[in-house]
Amino acid sequence: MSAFSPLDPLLHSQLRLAVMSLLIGLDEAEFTFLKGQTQSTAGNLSVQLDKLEKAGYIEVTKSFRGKRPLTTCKITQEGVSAFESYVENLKKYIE
Amino acid sequence: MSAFSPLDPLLHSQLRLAVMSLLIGLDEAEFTFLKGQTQSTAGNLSVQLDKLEKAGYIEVTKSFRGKRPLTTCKITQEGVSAFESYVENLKKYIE
DNA sequence: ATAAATAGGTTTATAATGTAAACCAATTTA
DNA sequence: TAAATTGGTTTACATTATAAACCTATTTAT
Repeated sequence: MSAFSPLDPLLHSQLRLAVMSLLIGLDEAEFTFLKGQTQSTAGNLSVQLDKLEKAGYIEVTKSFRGKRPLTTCKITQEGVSAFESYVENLKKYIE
Repeated sequence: MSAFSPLDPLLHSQLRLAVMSLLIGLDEAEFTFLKGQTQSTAGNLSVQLDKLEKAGYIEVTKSFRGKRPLTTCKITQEGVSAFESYVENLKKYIE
């Protein structure tokens, strides 16, 4: 009954989990905002966003604001589901 | 307020977390029991128990039952505290 | 006009981690 | 006495996380 379900390795990562946690509340967020909130380096964030995008958990849109590059992230429905499952599974470990 | 506190990397690992989760309820458990409950391989479990022991989160006692080796694990007070902090921190990510 | 600093990232190199496979010593069973 | 099982440990490998280095363009200072 209280077996330990496997934890999605893509979400069981501090930075990726923090990003997903933010996105699930905000729906959309900019790279620099995520960087600030998670206290991560740009390099690390860039890598982890790539992984989330390749997994289909987020969509990353590149555009410009004025003349500056602007990277915007949005969680997908698949991402929402994955996050919810992860949280459900995780609870068995910490209750 | 809802900043993301760092997650103790020793606990933010599926297998080690499962082990700690079991030990916090059971107080003491045998290697083979942990192996069965966590569905892990003996090699992986052995390595992860070492890490928890070196961190001071568990105590590992080696003895014999009859003629067979018997490895028993017990959570330490430090381990209990670490687990509780981890859970508190983690909640900020998943609420 | 040009140099230096800043913004907004990406790429790459390295270290740490997780895991399975191989191994070992002893015991039990065929 | 050979084969299988128990109860693990060690080692090798692949994956991951992270920081450092880098890149392109813009803005600011000289």
